Amino acid sequence: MTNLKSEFLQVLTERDFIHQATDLEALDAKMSEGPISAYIGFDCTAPSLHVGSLVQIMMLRWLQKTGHKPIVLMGGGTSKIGDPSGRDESRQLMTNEIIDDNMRGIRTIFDQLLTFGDGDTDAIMVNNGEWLDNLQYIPFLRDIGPHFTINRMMTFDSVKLRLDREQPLTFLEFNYMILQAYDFMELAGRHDCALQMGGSDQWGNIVNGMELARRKTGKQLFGLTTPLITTADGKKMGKTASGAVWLNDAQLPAYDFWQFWRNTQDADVGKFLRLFTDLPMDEVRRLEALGGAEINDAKVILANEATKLCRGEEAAKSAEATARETFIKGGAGADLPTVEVAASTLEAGINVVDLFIEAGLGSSKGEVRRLIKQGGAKLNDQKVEGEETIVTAADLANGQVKLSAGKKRHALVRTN
RNA sequence: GGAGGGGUUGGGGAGCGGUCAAACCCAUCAGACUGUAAAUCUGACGCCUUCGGCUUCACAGGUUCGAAUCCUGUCCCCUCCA
Repeated sequence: MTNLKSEFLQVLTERDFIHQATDLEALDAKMSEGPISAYIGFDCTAPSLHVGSLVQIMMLRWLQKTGHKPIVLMGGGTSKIGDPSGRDESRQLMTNEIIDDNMRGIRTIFDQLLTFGDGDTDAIMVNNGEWLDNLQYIPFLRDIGPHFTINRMMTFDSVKLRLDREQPLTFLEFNYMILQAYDFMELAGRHDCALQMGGSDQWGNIVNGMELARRKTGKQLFGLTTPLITTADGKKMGKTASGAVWLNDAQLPAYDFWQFWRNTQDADVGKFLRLFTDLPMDEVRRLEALGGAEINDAKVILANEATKLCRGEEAAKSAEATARETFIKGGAGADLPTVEVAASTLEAGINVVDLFIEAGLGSSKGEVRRLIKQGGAKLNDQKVEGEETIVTAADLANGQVKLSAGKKRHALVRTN
């Protein structure tokens, strides 16, 4: 366990990616002999993945960087079933169109982080709909069914938890793990895939796939899972005020994505640098050792690196510039959320409360009034003194009005 | 099928005829302190222009001057018995 030979496993260990693994020594031996293929499956339940999945994506990235072949498995087929893991209720069934759209959206992030192609270590993307959509029921049952006992399936967490809580588990969902197991075997056959990775909640599914393949084909396959990433105060990582932290720009602007990382708690900086950046470990150790206000430098680097990986160099620079302009200089950076208002509206004058709502800095007038009352509302960095304040064209500075709700939420208003 | 218990504002959970827009906790938001951190402290937290109004306590009716609180029906949930 301590003397790993393969670079990939060394990196993963050093960066705390590994939660559980099957027969690590054998896997290490295999991976140090030559390139292998490994896969991670992603369900197409939303048009973008979020930071929770970034851990897995980073593993594929390291896999590629250390000379192996990543397989991205899109769950075009399994998304039609719905993974029951970790939920009390069935997922809403999605239409094929939505699944296809989601798949297109999710692809973009992989293009950003992996290199696809035909070479030995080029990543490939596969859709399990290819083999699942046209399965014949009876042949499938006869072929695969005998290798699963209900007794054993009932012992898996995804099933057990649901039953223990006396929540319904449909036969449809019950089949999910079988299909995922089948996926692993298929990938082993089609692409000589030897390893499946995933989140810790996937352990049972992964093991099932290994066993199925071993019984059907005699092949030894491997599994490896990542820990559930939590923040230092014990919460699941990846939640912000506005919701999930999406990896795609369409779901979350780069500036907000950058801010998410910039606002990391001190105690999480090291962990996040390890998991979500490519920075060498020496650098990571140096940065996480920074104390006091200096750790802010590490957070900026974290934000830059993570944003660069997921959104590109330009987006990262631009987001940093906006943050610098806004927080250090107290100005208004270009990437701040911007709303356009008719010039005539400003000519006539508009109530601050209404303007804040227009700018998305409040969802009701009462909320904005409260904000003003508590001294959290600012207009061009001046505290808004009363809710009767009228904003007019005279408030335009450089053609825009800057609104702030608290210290971190800012928006620009421009005329058109 | 029979007997009980329950559905309350984002979550948990009080309230059981007026003083209830509804205790309390959590989450959230703002202010203070800091470092765009954590912890802590303070305040806010249905909607609306008001010490005023409006809409809420599963749904639909009803009794009352007045109901989240009582009655009737409907839907859903839980526990026990068969």
